[in-house]
Amino acid sequence: MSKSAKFEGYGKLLGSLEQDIMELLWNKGEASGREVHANIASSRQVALTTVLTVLERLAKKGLVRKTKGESVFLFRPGYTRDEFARAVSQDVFKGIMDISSSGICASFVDALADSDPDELERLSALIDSKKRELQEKEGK
Amino acid sequence: MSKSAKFEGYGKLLGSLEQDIMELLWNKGEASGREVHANIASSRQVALTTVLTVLERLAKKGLVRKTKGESVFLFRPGYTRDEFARAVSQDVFKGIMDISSSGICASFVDALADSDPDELERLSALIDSKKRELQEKEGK
DNA sequence: TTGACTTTCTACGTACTGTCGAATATTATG
DNA sequence: CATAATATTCGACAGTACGTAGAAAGTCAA
Repeated sequence: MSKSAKFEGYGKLLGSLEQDIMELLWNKGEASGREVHANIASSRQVALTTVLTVLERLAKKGLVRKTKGESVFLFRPGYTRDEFARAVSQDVFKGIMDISSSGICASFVDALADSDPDELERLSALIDSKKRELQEKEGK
Repeated sequence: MSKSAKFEGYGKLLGSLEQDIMELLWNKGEASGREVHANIASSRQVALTTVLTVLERLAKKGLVRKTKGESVFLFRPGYTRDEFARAVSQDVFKGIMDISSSGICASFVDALADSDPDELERLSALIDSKKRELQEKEGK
Protein backbone atom coordinates (compact mmCIF):
# COMPACT_ATOMS: atom_id res chain seq x y z
CA MET A 1 0.00 0.00 0.00
CA SER A 2 0.86 3.65 -0.07
CA LYS A 3 4.34 3.94 -1.57
CA SER A 4 2.84 7.19 -2.86
CA ALA A 5 5.91 8.19 -4.76
CA LYS A 6 4.15 11.42 -5.53
CA PHE A 7 5.09 14.48 -3.57
CA GLU A 8 8.78 14.06 -3.91
CA GLY A 9 11.01 17.02 -3.50
CA TYR A 10 9.13 18.44 -0.54
CA GLY A 11 11.84 17.09 1.70
CA LYS A 12 14.62 18.99 0.05
CA LEU A 13 16.06 21.37 2.56
CA LEU A 14 19.06 22.34 0.51
CA GLY A 15 19.91 22.34 -3.16
CA SER A 16 21.99 19.47 -4.46
CA LEU A 17 25.24 21.35 -4.56
CA GLU A 18 24.56 23.06 -1.27
CA GLN A 19 23.90 19.69 0.24
CA ASP A 20 27.16 18.24 -1.08
CA ILE A 21 29.09 21.18 0.21
CA MET A 22 27.54 21.10 3.66
CA GLU A 23 28.09 17.39 3.84
CA LEU A 24 31.75 17.91 3.14
CA LEU A 25 32.12 20.68 5.65
CA TRP A 26 30.26 18.74 8.30
CA ASN A 27 32.70 15.92 7.75
CA LYS A 28 35.92 17.83 7.36
CA GLY A 29 35.06 20.60 9.72
CA GLU A 30 36.93 23.24 7.77
CA ALA A 31 38.25 23.72 4.28
CA SER A 32 39.37 26.31 1.79
CA GLY A 33 37.32 26.98 -1.30
CA ARG A 34 39.84 25.10 -3.36
CA GLU A 35 39.67 22.10 -1.07
CA VAL A 36 35.93 22.05 -1.10
CA HIS A 37 36.01 22.18 -4.85
CA ALA A 38 38.60 19.44 -5.10
CA ASN A 39 36.46 17.11 -3.04
CA ILE A 40 33.19 17.96 -4.67
CA ALA A 41 34.72 17.74 -8.10
CA SER A 42 35.68 14.13 -7.59
CA SER A 43 32.08 13.09 -7.79
CA ARG A 44 30.56 15.91 -9.75
CA GLN A 45 31.86 18.06 -12.54
CA VAL A 46 31.67 21.65 -11.47
CA ALA A 47 33.77 24.79 -11.79
CA LEU A 48 35.68 26.24 -8.91
CA THR A 49 33.83 29.52 -9.10
CA THR A 50 30.53 27.69 -8.92
CA VAL A 51 31.55 26.19 -5.63
CA LEU A 52 32.79 29.54 -4.42
CA THR A 53 29.52 31.19 -5.32
CA VAL A 54 27.47 28.64 -3.47
CA LEU A 55 29.81 28.79 -0.52
CA GLU A 56 29.25 32.52 -0.52
CA ARG A 57 25.50 32.12 -0.61
CA LEU A 58 25.57 29.60 2.18
CA ALA A 59 27.59 32.06 4.21
CA LYS A 60 25.01 34.73 3.54
CA LYS A 61 22.36 32.35 4.85
CA GLY A 62 24.40 31.72 7.95
CA LEU A 63 24.88 28.08 7.18
CA VAL A 64 28.57 28.52 6.63
CA ARG A 65 31.11 30.67 8.40
CA LYS A 66 33.87 32.23 6.37
CA THR A 67 37.08 33.20 8.09
CA LYS A 68 40.39 34.49 6.94
CA GLY A 69 43.07 31.84 7.11
CA GLU A 70 46.78 32.38 6.61
CA SER A 71 46.52 33.21 2.97
CA VAL A 72 43.14 31.91 2.04
CA PHE A 73 39.60 32.07 3.30
CA LEU A 74 38.41 29.07 5.20
CA PHE A 75 34.86 27.82 5.41
CA ARG A 76 33.22 25.87 8.16
CA PRO A 77 29.68 24.93 9.07
CA GLY A 78 27.78 27.61 10.87
CA TYR A 79 25.87 24.89 12.64
CA THR A 80 26.44 21.25 13.33
CA ARG A 81 24.34 18.71 11.52
CA ASP A 82 22.22 18.30 14.59
CA GLU A 83 21.76 21.98 15.19
CA PHE A 84 20.71 22.56 11.64
CA ALA A 85 18.45 19.55 11.44
CA ARG A 86 16.90 20.50 14.70
CA ALA A 87 16.28 24.12 13.86
CA VAL A 88 14.80 23.23 10.54
CA SER A 89 12.71 20.45 12.00
CA GLN A 90 11.01 22.86 14.29
CA ASP A 91 9.88 24.81 11.28
CA VAL A 92 9.05 21.86 9.12
CA PHE A 93 6.97 20.12 11.73
CA LYS A 94 5.01 23.26 12.28
CA GLY A 95 4.37 23.50 8.59
CA ILE A 96 3.10 19.97 8.35
CA MET A 97 1.02 20.13 11.47
CA ASP A 98 -0.56 23.29 10.25
CA ILE A 99 -2.03 21.17 7.54
CA SER A 100 -2.83 18.12 9.57
CA SER A 101 -1.40 16.67 12.73
CA SER A 102 -3.14 13.35 12.66
CA GLY A 103 -1.39 10.76 10.62
CA ILE A 104 1.90 12.54 10.94
CA CYS A 105 2.95 10.46 13.87
CA ALA A 106 2.74 7.27 11.91
CA SER A 107 4.83 8.75 9.15
CA PHE A 108 7.39 9.94 11.60
CA VAL A 109 7.69 6.63 13.36
CA ASP A 110 7.96 4.87 10.05
CA ALA A 111 10.66 7.15 8.77
CA LEU A 112 12.54 6.96 12.01
CA ALA A 113 12.38 3.20 12.29
CA ASP A 114 13.56 3.12 8.74
CA SER A 115 16.60 5.31 9.10
CA ASP A 116 17.61 4.78 12.70
CA PRO A 117 15.62 2.21 14.70
CA ASP A 118 17.64 2.75 17.83
CA GLU A 119 16.23 6.22 18.06
CA LEU A 120 12.84 4.73 18.82
CA GLU A 121 13.97 4.15 22.37
CA ARG A 122 15.06 7.70 22.79
CA LEU A 123 11.78 8.85 21.33
CA SER A 124 9.82 6.82 23.86
CA ALA A 125 11.73 8.38 26.67
CA LEU A 126 11.23 11.83 25.28
CA ILE A 127 7.52 11.38 25.07
CA ASP A 128 7.26 10.19 28.63
CA SER A 129 9.25 13.11 29.82
CA LYS A 130 7.21 15.51 27.77
CA LYS A 131 3.98 14.08 29.14
CA ARG A 132 5.21 14.53 32.67
CA GLU A 133 6.23 18.04 31.83
CA LEU A 134 2.79 18.85 30.52
CA GLN A 135 1.05 17.36 33.53
CA GLU A 136 3.09 19.43 35.89
CA LYS A 137 2.24 22.57 34.03
CA GLU A 138 -1.44 21.70 34.21
CA GLY A 139 -1.44 20.51 37.78
CA LYS A 140 0.31 23.55 39.06
CA MET B 1 16.31 28.87 24.87
CA SER B 2 16.80 28.20 21.20
CA LYS B 3 14.09 30.24 19.45
CA SER B 4 16.55 30.13 16.56
CA ALA B 5 14.33 32.16 14.35
CA LYS B 6 16.73 31.48 11.53
CA PHE B 7 15.88 28.84 9.02
CA GLU B 8 12.36 29.94 8.50
CA GLY B 9 10.61 29.03 5.32
CA TYR B 10 11.93 25.51 5.23
CA GLY B 11 8.59 24.30 6.45
CA LYS B 12 6.64 25.75 3.59
CA LEU B 13 5.10 22.92 1.70
CA LEU B 14 2.89 25.05 -0.48
CA GLY B 15 2.93 28.63 -1.63
CA SER B 16 0.73 31.07 0.23
CA LEU B 17 -2.01 31.17 -2.34
CA GLU B 18 -1.82 27.46 -2.92
CA GLN B 19 -2.16 26.95 0.78
CA ASP B 20 -5.23 29.16 1.00
CA ILE B 21 -6.82 27.40 -1.89
CA MET B 22 -6.17 23.93 -0.57
CA GLU B 23 -7.43 24.97 2.81
CA LEU B 24 -10.67 26.09 1.25
CA LEU B 25 -11.07 22.97 -0.79
CA TRP B 26 -10.30 20.75 2.15
CA ASN B 27 -13.01 22.53 4.04
CA LYS B 28 -15.65 22.85 1.36
CA GLY B 29 -14.84 19.66 -0.40
CA GLU B 30 -15.69 21.01 -3.82
CA ALA B 31 -16.06 24.36 -5.51
CA SER B 32 -16.06 26.12 -8.85
CA GLY B 33 -13.28 28.47 -9.75
CA ARG B 34 -15.54 31.39 -9.12
CA GLU B 35 -16.48 30.11 -5.69
CA VAL B 36 -12.90 29.52 -4.74
CA HIS B 37 -12.08 33.02 -5.83
CA ALA B 38 -15.01 34.51 -3.97
CA ASN B 39 -13.88 32.94 -0.73
CA ILE B 40 -10.22 33.65 -1.12
CA ALA B 41 -10.92 37.21 -2.17
CA SER B 42 -12.61 37.97 1.11
CA SER B 43 -9.31 37.85 2.89
CA ARG B 44 -6.89 38.57 0.14
CA GLN B 45 -7.08 40.76 -2.90
CA VAL B 46 -6.49 38.64 -5.93
CA ALA B 47 -7.83 38.36 -9.46
CA LEU B 48 -10.08 35.55 -10.57
CA THR B 49 -7.63 34.44 -13.22
CA THR B 50 -4.88 34.26 -10.65
CA VAL B 51 -6.89 31.80 -8.67
CA LEU B 52 -7.73 29.87 -11.80
CA THR B 53 -4.10 29.66 -12.76
CA VAL B 54 -3.04 28.33 -9.41
CA LEU B 55 -5.94 25.92 -9.37
CA GLU B 56 -4.71 24.70 -12.72
CA ARG B 57 -1.18 24.28 -11.45
CA LEU B 58 -2.37 22.42 -8.40
CA ALA B 59 -4.32 20.14 -10.70
CA LYS B 60 -1.19 19.50 -12.71
CA LYS B 61 0.58 18.53 -9.52
CA GLY B 62 -2.21 16.17 -8.64
CA LEU B 63 -3.17 18.08 -5.54
CA VAL B 64 -6.47 19.08 -7.02
CA ARG B 65 -8.90 17.20 -9.19
CA LYS B 66 -10.76 19.09 -11.85
CA THR B 67 -14.02 17.72 -13.11
CA LYS B 68 -16.69 18.96 -15.44
CA GLY B 69 -19.78 20.06 -13.57
CA GLU B 70 -23.12 20.98 -15.08
CA SER B 71 -21.91 24.15 -16.71
CA VAL B 72 -18.67 24.84 -14.92
CA PHE B 73 -15.56 23.02 -13.89
CA LEU B 74 -15.41 21.92 -10.30
CA PHE B 75 -12.31 21.51 -8.21
CA ARG B 76 -11.76 19.20 -5.29
CA PRO B 77 -8.76 18.07 -3.31
CA GLY B 78 -6.87 15.22 -4.87
CA TYR B 79 -5.97 14.08 -1.39
CA THR B 80 -7.36 14.64 2.05
CA ARG B 81 -5.42 16.76 4.43
CA ASP B 82 -4.17 13.66 6.16
CA GLU B 83 -3.20 11.90 3.00
CA PHE B 84 -1.26 14.85 1.78
CA ALA B 85 0.38 15.61 5.10
CA ARG B 86 1.27 12.01 5.46
CA ALA B 87 2.71 11.54 2.03
CA VAL B 88 4.74 14.68 2.30
CA SER B 89 5.88 13.84 5.79
CA GLN B 90 7.40 10.65 4.58
CA ASP B 91 9.53 12.66 2.20
CA VAL B 92 10.30 15.47 4.57
CA PHE B 93 11.35 13.21 7.40
CA LYS B 94 13.63 11.35 5.10
CA GLY B 95 15.18 14.58 4.02
CA ILE B 96 15.86 15.72 7.54
CA MET B 97 17.07 12.37 8.73
CA ASP B 98 19.44 12.21 5.82
CA ILE B 99 21.16 15.12 7.45
CA SER B 100 20.86 14.01 11.03
CA SER B 101 18.45 11.78 12.86
CA SER B 102 19.55 12.51 16.37
CA GLY B 103 18.02 15.58 17.81
CA ILE B 104 15.11 15.37 15.46
CA CYS B 105 13.06 13.41 17.91
CA ALA B 106 13.17 16.15 20.47
CA SER B 107 12.05 18.67 17.90
CA PHE B 108 9.25 16.46 16.83
CA VAL B 109 7.98 15.84 20.31
CA ASP B 110 8.16 19.53 21.05
CA ALA B 111 6.28 20.51 17.95
CA LEU B 112 3.70 17.82 18.51
CA ALA B 113 3.12 18.68 22.14
CA ASP B 114 2.81 22.22 21.04
CA SER B 115 0.20 21.75 18.38
CA ASP B 116 -1.68 18.71 19.56
CA PRO B 117 -0.70 17.26 22.95
CA ASP B 118 -3.26 14.50 22.77
CA GLU B 119 -1.33 13.02 19.90
CA LEU B 120 1.46 12.18 22.29
CA GLU B 121 -0.55 9.23 23.49
CA ARG B 122 -1.08 7.96 20.02
CA LEU B 123 2.59 8.40 19.33
CA SER B 124 3.54 6.30 22.32
CA ALA B 125 1.34 3.53 21.13
CA LEU B 126 2.73 3.73 17.65
CA ILE B 127 6.27 3.42 18.89
CA ASP B 128 5.46 0.40 20.97
CA SER B 129 3.79 -1.27 18.09
CA LYS B 130 6.64 -0.39 15.80
CA LYS B 131 9.14 -1.80 18.23
CA ARG B 132 7.24 -5.04 18.42
CA GLU B 133 7.07 -5.13 14.67
CA LEU B 134 10.80 -4.74 14.39
CA GLN B 135 11.48 -7.41 16.98
CA GLU B 136 9.34 -9.90 15.16
CA LYS B 137 11.17 -9.21 11.95
CA GLU B 138 14.48 -9.80 13.69
CA GLY B 139 13.41 -12.76 15.74
CA LYS B 140 12.11 -14.62 12.75
C1' DT C 1 -26.24 37.77 -32.89
C1' DT C 2 -24.81 39.61 -28.87
C1' DG C 3 -23.45 39.95 -24.27
C1' DA C 4 -22.23 37.70 -19.92
C1' DC C 5 -19.65 34.32 -18.08
C1' DT C 6 -15.95 30.53 -18.26
C1' DT C 7 -11.61 28.82 -19.50
C1' DT C 8 -7.15 28.97 -21.57
C1' DC C 9 -2.92 31.28 -22.96
C1' DT C 10 0.71 34.02 -22.51
C1' DA C 11 3.61 36.78 -19.96
C1' DC C 12 5.86 39.38 -16.38
C1' DG C 13 8.12 39.88 -11.58
C1' DT C 14 10.44 37.79 -7.81
C1' DA C 15 13.10 34.33 -5.51
C1' DC C 16 16.19 30.40 -5.26
C1' DT C 17 19.72 27.43 -7.10
C1' DG C 18 23.22 25.87 -10.44
C1' DT C 19 26.45 27.45 -13.43
C1' DC C 20 30.56 30.30 -14.93
C1' DG C 21 33.60 33.64 -17.14
C1' DA C 22 35.69 38.05 -16.64
C1' DA C 23 37.64 41.26 -13.82
C1' DT C 24 39.94 42.39 -9.72
C1' DA C 25 42.74 41.53 -5.73
C1' DT C 26 46.16 39.08 -3.25
C1' DT C 27 50.15 36.19 -2.59
C1' DA C 28 54.26 34.14 -3.81
C1' DT C 29 58.68 34.15 -6.28
C1' DG C 30 62.41 35.03 -9.37
C1' DC D 1 59.98 45.01 -7.12
C1' DA D 2 57.83 42.92 -11.27
C1' DT D 3 55.45 39.30 -12.71
C1' DA D 4 53.35 34.91 -12.63
C1' DA D 5 50.19 32.06 -10.00
C1' DT D 6 46.25 32.09 -6.96
C1' DA D 7 42.32 33.63 -4.73
C1' DT D 8 38.13 36.35 -4.51
C1' DT D 9 34.50 39.05 -6.19
C1' DC D 10 31.05 40.44 -9.72
C1' DG D 11 27.82 40.14 -12.82
C1' DA D 12 25.09 37.09 -15.83
C1' DC D 13 22.28 33.62 -17.66
C1' DA D 14 19.41 29.35 -17.26
C1' DG D 15 15.76 26.64 -15.05
C1' DT D 16 12.15 26.07 -11.75
C1' DA D 17 8.49 27.54 -8.68
C1' DC D 18 4.98 30.74 -7.35
C1' DG D 19 2.09 35.00 -7.46
C1' DT D 20 0.01 37.86 -10.52
C1' DA D 21 -3.23 39.10 -14.14
C1' DG D 22 -4.69 40.83 -18.91
C1' DA D 23 -5.90 39.21 -23.55
C1' DA D 24 -7.90 35.95 -26.24
C1' DA D 25 -10.89 32.30 -27.12
C1' DG D 26 -14.76 29.42 -25.99
C1' DT D 27 -19.67 28.62 -24.28
C1' DC D 28 -24.31 29.43 -23.66
C1' DA D 29 -28.59 31.65 -23.16
C1' DA D 30 -31.66 35.68 -24.22
